[in-house]
Amino acid sequence: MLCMATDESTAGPRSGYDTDSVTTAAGAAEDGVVVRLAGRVVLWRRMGGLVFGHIQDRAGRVQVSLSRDELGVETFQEWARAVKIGDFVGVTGRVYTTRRGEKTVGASELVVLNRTVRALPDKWQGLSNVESRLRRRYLDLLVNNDSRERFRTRARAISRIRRFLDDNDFLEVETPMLQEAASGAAARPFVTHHNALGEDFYLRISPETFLKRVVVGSLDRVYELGRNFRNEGMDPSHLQEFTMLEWYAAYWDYRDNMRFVREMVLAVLDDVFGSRTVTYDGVKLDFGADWPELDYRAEVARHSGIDLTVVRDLPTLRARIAELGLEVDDAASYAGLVDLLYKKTVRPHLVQPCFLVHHPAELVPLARRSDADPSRLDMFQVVVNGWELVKAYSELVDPVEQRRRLEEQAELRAAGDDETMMLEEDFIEAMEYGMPPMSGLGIGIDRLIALLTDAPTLREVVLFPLMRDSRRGQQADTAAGDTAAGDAAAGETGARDIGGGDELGAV
RNA sequence: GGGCCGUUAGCUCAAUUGGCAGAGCAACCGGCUUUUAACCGGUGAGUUCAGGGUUCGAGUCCCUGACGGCCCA
Repeated sequence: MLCMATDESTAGPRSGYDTDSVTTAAGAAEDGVVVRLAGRVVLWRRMGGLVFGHIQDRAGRVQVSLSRDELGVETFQEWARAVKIGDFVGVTGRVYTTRRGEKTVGASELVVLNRTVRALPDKWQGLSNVESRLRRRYLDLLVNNDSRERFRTRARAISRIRRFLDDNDFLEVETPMLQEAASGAAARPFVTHHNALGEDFYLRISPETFLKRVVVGSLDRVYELGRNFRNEGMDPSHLQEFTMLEWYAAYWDYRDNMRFVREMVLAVLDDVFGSRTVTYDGVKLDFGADWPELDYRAEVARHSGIDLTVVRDLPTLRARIAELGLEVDDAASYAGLVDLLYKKTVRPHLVQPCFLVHHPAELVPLARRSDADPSRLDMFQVVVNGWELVKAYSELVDPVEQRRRLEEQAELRAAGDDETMMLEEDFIEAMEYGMPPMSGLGIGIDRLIALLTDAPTLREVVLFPLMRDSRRGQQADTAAGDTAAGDAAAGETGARDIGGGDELGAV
C-alpha cells in the first residue's frame, strides 16, 4: 500500500530508516539482508513489470527495484507511477544481486517522503553552466559528483590541519571580525555600520593584531581558522571573502615556521591525498621535493634587472619600473612599487613550491628586521603556481619601533595610499605590556584546497561565492534615477582608487 | 576600468543569406520482467536576457543596459 507524504508533518526518516548511508546499508550488505533506506531518486527506469531506480544520499547511490510478480499488479503500478526523478523515497526490501552484478534492494515497501516540484538538471549532461552552478550550488552538488567530492576533500583537509595544530599544542581561538581599524595586512577593507553605537566598523582583513594580543596574555601558541574580507577585484586567485589560517608561536622564529608549515602541508597531502605530488591545470606540482629558498631581492634583480639594495628611493624606482614598460600609479608608495615589480616580473615564474625569503623592510610594518641586514625582513612566503600560499615572519615585538612604523603608514595613507595599515593604539598598548619573541604565519586555505583539488578558480572551492545580484537590471528599470545616482557615486570612488587592487598580504 | 565571447524549453544544445523557433533528456500518456544515460511510440512545453531601433518580416542586423566567461589593466 502506497503511503504518500502530503506535507512536512509526515514522519518519514525518523520512523526507522537505516541511519547509515545507502551505500553502507545496502551497497555493502550480503544478499538476503533486509534494509530500510531513505534517499533521493536520481534515476527511475520503468520497463514493463520491472522498475529499476537509483537513490542517492551523502555517500553515493544504490539501486532499488520493484517487481510486479512480487508486489502484485495494483501495488506495482501505483508505486511505479508515483515516483519521479528528484523525489525522496523510503524503501524497505531485501538485498540481492542482479545478473549484471549490481547490489539492488528489491522493494517490499515504498514511501514517498517528499516530492520535487521542479525538474532536476539533465541526468546525463548535468548542470554545466558556470553561473547556474555557482548561484544554485545545491543543484551542482546534487548532480555533479566531482563538486560534491571536492567539498568533502576540503573538509577532510581542514580537519587534518586542525589535528596537526592541536597535536603540536596550538590552541584554537576566535577573534573579532568587526574591528575599529582594519589591520594586519595591506588591503582595502569593507565598511559596515553599527546602529546602536552609531559607529562604522571594518570587516577584518586579518586577525593578526588580535592574535598577538592573545599571545601577550600568555596563551602563547594559538591559531585561528576563519574568514577574512578584502574589498578588491575578483579573479581566479582572489576572493573578497576568504578563509585564512593564522597561527602564532612564542619563542619561534621564521625559520621554525618554514619547517613547520612544510610538515603541515605534507601531512595533509599524505593523509588526505595519499601523494606528495598533485597536478594543477596540467602542471605537476611536487610538494615532496625540497622547497628551494629564493632571496626576494636577488629574484627581483634576476628577473627585472633592478637591484633593490641599490635602488632605495621612490623616484628612482618609479623611473626604473617605467623603463620596463610597466604602468605605474602616481600615488604608489615605494613598498607598493616593489610589490608591483615582484608580482609582474618574479611571481609568474614561481611554479613549483618554494620559499621566497628576506623581503625588503618597507613591505611589512609588523615584521622584524634581520639582525644581519636591517634593510630586509626575517620573513618568507611560500609561492606555488604563481600564487602566494603562505606568508610568515619573525614578529616585530618592540613597541617603540612598532609605533614608528605604523605612524609612517599613517603618513602614506594621508598621502593617498589606501592600502596601508591603520594605527591601533590598543595594539601598541598591548605590546607595551611585553610581547614575547615569536613568529606568526598565514596560509590561504582556499588557495591550498584549489591547488590540491585542481580547481580552476577559487570560487570552485567555496560553496556560495559572492556574485552580482542577477536581478539588478530589473531594479534599474523601475528605479532608473536611483541607479544613475548610485553609478555616479561609484565612479567617484573608483577615481580615487590607486595601486593595482592587489594586496600585499595575499596569503 | 578596457577588449573579446556568450545568454534560445526545467537541463544540455541546434536554428543556412534576415523568411513558420527545433532536437535529446526531463514531465505526461502507452508498450516492454534483470535494466545501467535502458529502449520503442505518442502528447504538452518558449517574455529567444531586458529595453529601444532598422525592416514587409529580427533568435539572427544596429544601439543601450543587465548578468556570466576568458584575456588585459
